[in-house]
Amino acid sequence: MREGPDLSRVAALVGDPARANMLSALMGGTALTASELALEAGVSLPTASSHLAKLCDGGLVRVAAQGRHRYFALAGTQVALMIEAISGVAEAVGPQRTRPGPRDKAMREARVCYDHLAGERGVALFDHLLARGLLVEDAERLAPSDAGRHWFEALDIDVGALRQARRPMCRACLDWSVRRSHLSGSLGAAMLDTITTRGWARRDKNSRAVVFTPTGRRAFEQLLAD
Amino acid sequence: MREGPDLSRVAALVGDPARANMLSALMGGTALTASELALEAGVSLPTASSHLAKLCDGGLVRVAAQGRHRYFALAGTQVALMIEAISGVAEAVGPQRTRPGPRDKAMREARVCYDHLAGERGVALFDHLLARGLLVEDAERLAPSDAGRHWFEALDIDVGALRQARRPMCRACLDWSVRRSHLSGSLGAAMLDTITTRGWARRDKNSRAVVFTPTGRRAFEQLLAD
DNA sequence: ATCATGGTTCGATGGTAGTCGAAGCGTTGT
DNA sequence: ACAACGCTTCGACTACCATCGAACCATGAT
Repeated sequence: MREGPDLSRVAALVGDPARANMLSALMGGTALTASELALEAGVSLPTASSHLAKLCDGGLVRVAAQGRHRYFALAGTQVALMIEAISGVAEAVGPQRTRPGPRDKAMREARVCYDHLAGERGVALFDHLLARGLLVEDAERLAPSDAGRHWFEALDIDVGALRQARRPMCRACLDWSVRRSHLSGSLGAAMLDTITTRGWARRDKNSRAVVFTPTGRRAFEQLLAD
Repeated sequence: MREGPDLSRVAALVGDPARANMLSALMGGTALTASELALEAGVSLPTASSHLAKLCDGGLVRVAAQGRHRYFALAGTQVALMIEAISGVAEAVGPQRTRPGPRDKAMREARVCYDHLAGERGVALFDHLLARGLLVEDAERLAPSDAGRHWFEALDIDVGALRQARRPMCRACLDWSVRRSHLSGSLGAAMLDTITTRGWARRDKNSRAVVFTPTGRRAFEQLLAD
């Protein structure tokens, strides 16, 4: 009989297969409509609607009405972080997971985590930033150093502008496949944006995987090489 | 219809109030018997037994038989990390949480997270270690520097011995109350051990709270002051 | 041997939540 | 205005699962 935040209430929301599938789909970062999510979860539209209402009510998902469409998205990075953490144990204890299919391999290599890059490449990036002192943890929080600011600006990422936003700029997000941290926050989002707009990689249509082009891969490795 | 680890299966395990209470109790780090957990969860013994069987089966909890007792404990730090992450969103979205009672305040200040120190003090410790360069993140992982090794050894913590163990020594664990990282892993466990055996603080009987004695508090702050 | 204690299994019960078809409601386009 | 579309609400059905009392199994003590 202990108090503290009500774990079971939010865990139960994730505990239904249909809802879990929806949340997984939303981990892609793009907002989706109810019909898309129904398809993704493999349930009928009414069922999906009911689930989405619960997710909204529970605070895990936010909705934005646009015309006759309603776009659903994760409520925030903290929710994404929780999903990753749950994925971590699911991965660890999963008795199944027999053959790690090809798409699974791609997911391990690079994937979208809500709005930033995760997987081996995401971790490699984060490691590099820390190792080179481009990102430093001062007493208060993780932030780019002066050198880091230049590094990002060389990629056309305006650190100053990001700093203004109320959204946290840097955050460490634990990776379920590699079990190490990668860069989250608005800076992480900007990095992913850079990677895709420069054509270094493209999003897989049917999964969270991020597949690098050969040249994009080289460019990215070059970035971490010096 | 996406694959990936089966979120809902493990989330559903946490999604039942009785099981969630048990897991919360086990976050204290000490192994508990089935009867104790039944009491903690507010259910009858048969019910608790059934739940525990499911938790074991699901890989969230491990059991050790000792005579006619059976001691249950969390399966590992990764599970603890997940519980903290879920607590985080529960805390954030929780519409209730009206008055943060006195015990709640103590929990925010310092508490046990599985086997190490969490809460404001845990975060303060972690910040200090990073800020002073006692803990550094090299390319591979977080580890104490030479200076850090001396710092720990001054507290009678044998870093070398911990390094031998197969259990990861350093790990950053996200704090649900402060939303920043604190020290986990065997080194974190050793720190908590030091704090309690030196009489700086004692465990609250009925919660995860860690209450510092006046002198212990001073000693701890001294440790982070230089 | 006999009894007490800690724990699991069984069976029956009840509640709750997921599911879908059909109908209802806005919004958009023609 | 009317039709098409996206989505929600309603109602009914079903299935699962948490719950507990009672019986059952161990282990340890007398």
